[in-house]
Amino acid sequence: MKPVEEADQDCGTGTVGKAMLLLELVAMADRPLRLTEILHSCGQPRGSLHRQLRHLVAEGLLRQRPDLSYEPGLRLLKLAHKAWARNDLRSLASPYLDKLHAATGETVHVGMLLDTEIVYLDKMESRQTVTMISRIGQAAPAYCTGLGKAALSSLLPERLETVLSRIVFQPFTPNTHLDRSSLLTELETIRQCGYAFDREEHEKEIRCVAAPVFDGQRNLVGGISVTGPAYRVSMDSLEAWAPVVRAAARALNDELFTALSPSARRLPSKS
Amino acid sequence: MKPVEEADQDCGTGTVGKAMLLLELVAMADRPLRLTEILHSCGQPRGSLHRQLRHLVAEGLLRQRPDLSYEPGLRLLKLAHKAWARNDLRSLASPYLDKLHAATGETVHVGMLLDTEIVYLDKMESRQTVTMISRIGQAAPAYCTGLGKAALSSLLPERLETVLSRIVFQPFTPNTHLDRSSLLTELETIRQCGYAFDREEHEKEIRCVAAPVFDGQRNLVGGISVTGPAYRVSMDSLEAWAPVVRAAARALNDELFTALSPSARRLPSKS
DNA sequence: AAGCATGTTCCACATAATGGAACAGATCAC
DNA sequence: GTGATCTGTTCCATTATGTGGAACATGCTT
Repeated sequence: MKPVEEADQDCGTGTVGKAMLLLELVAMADRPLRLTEILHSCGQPRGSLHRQLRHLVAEGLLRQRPDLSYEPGLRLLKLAHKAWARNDLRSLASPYLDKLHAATGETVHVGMLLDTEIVYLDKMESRQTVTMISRIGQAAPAYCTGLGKAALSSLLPERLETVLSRIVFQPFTPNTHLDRSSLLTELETIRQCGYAFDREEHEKEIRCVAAPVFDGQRNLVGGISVTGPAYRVSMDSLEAWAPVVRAAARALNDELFTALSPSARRLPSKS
Repeated sequence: MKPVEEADQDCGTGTVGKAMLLLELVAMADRPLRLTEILHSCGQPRGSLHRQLRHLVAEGLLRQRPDLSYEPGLRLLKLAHKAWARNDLRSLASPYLDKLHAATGETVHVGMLLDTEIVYLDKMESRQTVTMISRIGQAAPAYCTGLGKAALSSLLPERLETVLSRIVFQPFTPNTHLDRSSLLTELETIRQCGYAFDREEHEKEIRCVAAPVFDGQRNLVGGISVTGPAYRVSMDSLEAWAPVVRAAARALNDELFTALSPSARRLPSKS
């Protein structure tokens, strides 16, 4: 038996692949889209597109507004609730987030790698900000966030390669990595010290220190992080917190490992 | 090791319909499922089922654990975040939830009807309970919850009929409606007074008063509610709050109506 | 009224899903 | 060890499903 092989990246796995491509296109827009707008964005024939949209609406994955425009549907929320509630990393990370939050007073996150992005699973606000749940489920590029780089640093070479090949580098700030080699160099550093910084690489005035939670041979890759505004959090503070974050991540890692192992079969050497 | 629950063979809209049926089966279980378990629950041939699961995993809708069992995937969270963040009812309801919460001191919800269920969009806890976001995205049967009955009461006859035909009545508590006529009678009452009670019909010791937010000819149907434990919230309290909840729902309703009405507004298509 | 842009329906055709059977790996009984 | 059995995986001829161009319908603009 082969170990659970990572999904190959060919977008459009048959019919559901095409449907998901379309769903993502509509959901990730920042406003409802009309059929014709989508038409221009995906270059499909009108007839096909129309039918696909109808299917997605019928399934509750999209909602069609009275003006015929499309937006993401409620069924996603229902399903995601379970994905969230049942997530092992999230539930086991909770007490560690508490500790980190108590120790630093800043916002703490736990997230997981999805393709080339980091998806936030949970957070604890520095103060009780209004934003509440706002960040849960939010996705950010992995190559320019603390959590993302921490996660990337712990990927096995083969999988890292496929992820790297799909990254499109964009200059979010002056500090953003803009090419593969620059990123790889930092990943090596992160691998050695066990934590990653975000030096205002994704958003100006936002800094972060993160540590990976990984699983050796297993595929689960994510991390926990402490984030704060630059005016309040110096790089020195981050460096001071780094060992704490790393220790928390390692403890969480061990816990996850044992939590997963009873149900898991022995992992034989790769056949 | 059998009871994973049988998926009813609703209208599976082509290939994506079948895929969603399967996704729902796996996601709504309370634990990761192995291929063979799913096999018993959906009665498909092994080959077909295996391929479908592979597709869902490849798309990130399911995740396969090291022990080969399946659980809901991260991509659902990413997509649902947008469904949540962009939801009009939720964002417009927020200030009304504040008011209701201030006025009653109890937990307040806003939710929308999805098929025969109510999906919770947002909540404000009575006190700062640990549960945080726990209820967002959660689905509960419409026929035995305050929000659900309020929403049902405002459905147009035709749509109500199709929803009613799909309800399967279950005795969650001694007070749960157990047949269609009993439910219809109450819906008529709700329609007349403009608010709905949940008299411990879904969970023992939990009471609720809710009012519908609907849109006349539009399809959006949901509501807002105040919920509390029976030991603290008497039916008299609920009756006292009912007009307040109804007033808030109506104000919200008007706001939504005007927010959606510039439906004639033309979205400039990029040439 | 004519022109144009949009959404919808239709149907011969191409593609993707189907499902039975064979294969493979692991576990268990003996 | 050997065989029985349970699980997950792969294969391929058959069939169901999706495809996409074109025609149709509708509403707004000129």
